[in-house]
Amino acid sequence: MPATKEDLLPALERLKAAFANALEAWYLQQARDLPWRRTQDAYAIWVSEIMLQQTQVVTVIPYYERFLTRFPTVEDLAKASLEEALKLWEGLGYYSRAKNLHQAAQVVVRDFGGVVPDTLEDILSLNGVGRYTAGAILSFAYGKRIPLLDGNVKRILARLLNDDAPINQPATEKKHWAWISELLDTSENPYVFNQAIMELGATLCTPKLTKCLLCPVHELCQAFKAGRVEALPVKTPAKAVPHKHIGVALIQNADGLYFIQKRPETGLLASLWEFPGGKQEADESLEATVVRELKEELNVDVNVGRHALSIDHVYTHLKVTLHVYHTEIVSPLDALELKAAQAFKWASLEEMRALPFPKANHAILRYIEIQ
DNA sequence: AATTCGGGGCA
DNA sequence: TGCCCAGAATT
Repeated sequence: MPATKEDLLPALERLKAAFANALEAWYLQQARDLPWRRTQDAYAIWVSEIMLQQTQVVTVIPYYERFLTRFPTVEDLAKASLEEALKLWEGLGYYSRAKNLHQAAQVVVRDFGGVVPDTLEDILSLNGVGRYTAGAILSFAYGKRIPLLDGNVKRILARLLNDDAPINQPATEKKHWAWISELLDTSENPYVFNQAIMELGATLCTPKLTKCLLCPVHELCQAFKAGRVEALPVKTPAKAVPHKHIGVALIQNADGLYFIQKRPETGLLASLWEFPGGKQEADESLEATVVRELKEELNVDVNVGRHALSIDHVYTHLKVTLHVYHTEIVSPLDALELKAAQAFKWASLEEMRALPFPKANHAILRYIEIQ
């Protein structure tokens, strides 16, 4: 039987005396050696926490190392161009993180004397820093006793208390903040507690194939006792993801350079470079899509030639197939007008390699390379 | 409260 | 394939 609202908190009261000690003792023996656990530099920890948002540890590590090698201090990042920061972020996704981090670094240099702030109010004022990230920086860099709620902790709480409340709903999240705060209160070392509970979620209390028999707190776990570990946490079902087809123009000028444009500052893949094109409409051929989109977005007339390649790609809320066609501009170039981009450029393959492109575009660059 | 932001790891 | 990941910002 799932816990009801009435006996949930009493269960927490019974657990909490033993939870932190068992968890922390386990962590001190089992902790992974992660780069951001070797530093107390608040800037480095900040960078790591931004990169780790919705991104697994193994994915982040090489990006973290490269980023801090190029930008060892917040001043180095603040001085750099957004484009260079984006190039180092290329492939990591959620590019507004890089934009917010870059902008916030300039704020830290200008308004905070180059020191990452150590108060909740100041650090929450930085772009891209929400309640979790603010707490993580204050806890890991400054040793403050602040609870952390991330995907790992939500999953652990749902199981620990055998709670069926959907973890992806704000009301549940609010409840979880209260619970994790109570648990943290019993810890003698908040830094270790916060590292340990996320370590547990990442290594043992995983979404599938949980390793309960290795878990330091499985005897306290209400879902383990009830045999419901694999059934938790509950999430409300996601809606279906639409599949769009994109017509893309590969345009080469007389000098052999390719037409690329820089996407808008907001929205999907913000400020990354791409080849021009757009979404296919109902009852429209892909060739007609390319003609229409380039007229709408660039005010040019084109002839669409042979198909070059097609690329399938999956985003969180979108599946796309890029259909790339060799294309020729047949109207005067001085009439070209940017309506859906920040900038455009005629670029060689070498130049394009130095610019940040979305992952789905990498296959187009490889195609050009082997032509 | 719901949606929009990428891309990879892993079964 | 589908789910999840050291979430934040917008609507």
